[in-house]
Amino acid sequence: MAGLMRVKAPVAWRGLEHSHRGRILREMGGNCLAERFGRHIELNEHERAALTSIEDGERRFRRGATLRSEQGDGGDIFVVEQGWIFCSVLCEDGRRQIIRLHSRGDLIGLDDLAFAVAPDTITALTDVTVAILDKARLGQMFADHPRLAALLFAVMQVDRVMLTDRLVSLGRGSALGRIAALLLWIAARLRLTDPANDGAITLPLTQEEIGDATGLTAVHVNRTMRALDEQGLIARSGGIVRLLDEARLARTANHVRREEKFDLGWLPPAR
Amino acid sequence: MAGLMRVKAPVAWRGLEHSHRGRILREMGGNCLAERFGRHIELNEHERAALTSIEDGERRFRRGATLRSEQGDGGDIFVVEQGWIFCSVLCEDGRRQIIRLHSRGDLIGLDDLAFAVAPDTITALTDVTVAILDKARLGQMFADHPRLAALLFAVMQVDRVMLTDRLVSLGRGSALGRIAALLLWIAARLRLTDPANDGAITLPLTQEEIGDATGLTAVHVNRTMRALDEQGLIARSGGIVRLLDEARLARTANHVRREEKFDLGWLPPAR
DNA sequence: CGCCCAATTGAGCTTCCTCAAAGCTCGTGG
DNA sequence: CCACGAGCTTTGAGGAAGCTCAATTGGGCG
Repeated sequence: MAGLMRVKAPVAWRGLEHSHRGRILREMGGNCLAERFGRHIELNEHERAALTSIEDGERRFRRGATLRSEQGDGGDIFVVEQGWIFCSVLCEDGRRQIIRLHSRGDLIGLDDLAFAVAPDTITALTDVTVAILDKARLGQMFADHPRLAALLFAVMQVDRVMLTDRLVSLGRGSALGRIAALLLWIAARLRLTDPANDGAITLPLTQEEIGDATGLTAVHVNRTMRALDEQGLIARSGGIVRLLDEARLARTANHVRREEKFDLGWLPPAR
Repeated sequence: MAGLMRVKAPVAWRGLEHSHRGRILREMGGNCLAERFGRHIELNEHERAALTSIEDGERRFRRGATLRSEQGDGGDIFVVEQGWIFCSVLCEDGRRQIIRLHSRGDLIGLDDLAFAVAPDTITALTDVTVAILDKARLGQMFADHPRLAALLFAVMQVDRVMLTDRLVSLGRGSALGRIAALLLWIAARLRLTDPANDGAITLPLTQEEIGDATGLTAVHVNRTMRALDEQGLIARSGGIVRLLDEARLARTANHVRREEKFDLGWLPPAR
């Protein structure tokens, strides 16, 4: 009993970095945006160059650092290169809602394109490295590379659909279901960069943070994870959660597997 | 006591159409997309023509009609011209979550650009008229009118931020807060087309539908609205809800007023 | 060694849900 | 013109899920 579910966050990310260090370092440095877009279409020389030119420097933040505040009047746009980031909103009563988690390849802060005041706070969940995007050059991309612009638009839909799924989870899911959904989502995310992952998650989240993400109390998160454990759906040990029965987890989470099968026939030709 | 909160839906939309008929008819027919985009920038001749050419016919649906099913393999993209539409997801246990409501000027079905299977069901909440968009021509717009494409991208952020707000409402809001948020949102929406609106809402939603939107039971929606009534926040009569104290409603809803103040300095020049 | 943060556990309570039964309003058919 | 049926709303009673408050444990770090 003792020793289970010791998910001390600093340990968690350090463990993450440790176990993945080799791969991550290998992946880094490359153009994140190009890597992301390249998942869907074959980029030509010009397009690749354009994507590189949009990135305007790199920055690192330590766990807990604020990349953008709800109060602030907007700011930069980022692409996550390494580590985890989350977007959250603070309520009057001090409670917090985590809107979404982001990892390598995700675009963050796009709401700055439309709103003067940022809708959410962006925080580093682990130590992170991000590339900073230049708004004007992003605009230029729309002019010079319509195909990339259209693809960016499509990629954004993925993010929107994720929000949709989370909305259903929070609106209609039980505590069990919400946490199962979160775990499945994180596992899917890890498999994007590590397809061989067998369901072992070095959880980058504190139980309190899991609660903030699922709309639950830290206390209830604890009890619920114990329930998942006792039901044989997951196993926990020293900050690692292992998904034992993903099919059953998916059922309790009302999970829909979203294949990112892009229908890109409508894209304009490359330039 | 009797007679309060008689929000029979068919009555509701008919009432809506009745009280607004003149204005809506005046607004209709014009190019919805151009109208929407024109809120933010001054369109030139070519751009206006391009937006018109994207619309490919008009269709009407009766209340309750399904415009797209979660099962279906994607389909059309719409712009709402008149009436209300909602997007929802059905859970295993038969419960439903309404993801969002849409009215005039909203773009619907864009997820078809990225996913082979539709993530949600699109249903007519009232009798509606929609314009159908042509995917290929939308793609063409990215090539021919980068400024419009970029603006479309920015407009999409508004939708994303709305989902964010709803997520917070469902995750951290009480029943009182969730319903207050919904009412405030609908009122804001009505004021987009009718700035003089004083807070009287001809509710297009059944209490059951309100429950589906807020993640509550129809029964609890009823009790909660009575509570809002008794606390003097709203008044109900014959299918009309009047917001009596929007400041206090906003506080209980943890509502953030989102000014759509676009920062459009990054847009590429018009063509 | 002592501190701090996070996980864990217990007890009591609130909020929201479920099940069930009326009551209203409107549209329909006789 | 009236009775009836359908669809929503309203209300009551009891139960379950999740919350709050409070205390304890464990582990890493200074």
